[in-house]
Amino acid sequence: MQPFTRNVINVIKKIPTGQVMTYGQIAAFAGSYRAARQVVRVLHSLSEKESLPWHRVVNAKGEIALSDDSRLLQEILLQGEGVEVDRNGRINLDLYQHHPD
DNA sequence: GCCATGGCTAGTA
DNA sequence: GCCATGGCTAGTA
Repeated sequence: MQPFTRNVINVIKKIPTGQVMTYGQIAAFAGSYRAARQVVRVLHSLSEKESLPWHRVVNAKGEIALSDDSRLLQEILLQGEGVEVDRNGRINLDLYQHHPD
């Protein structure tokens, strides 16, 4: 496993319950601020294996980026942690975005 | 090495 | 347009 991938995993794992982070934000904390799409890849390939809180990752606008069933599941999981999701699948980042040190 | 992948995103029009 | 990975393929040795 490559260092960047490892970093991405670590950052995602540290997102607290009830908060979210952005793809690009995670990439930045992992050491490569433009590598948002790599974060997508990690989420795809390692969410299950690494038990990642994948549902706490949203796009830069605070929207759920998934579709259909997955989207609904993500919404339910977030709401279950007390995160408000409006009917457009949007989260208020001012309230719920996690900012690591 | 090359190339597809992928749930993106800053910044222009 | 950006870019790190994994998988696959030429093309050396």
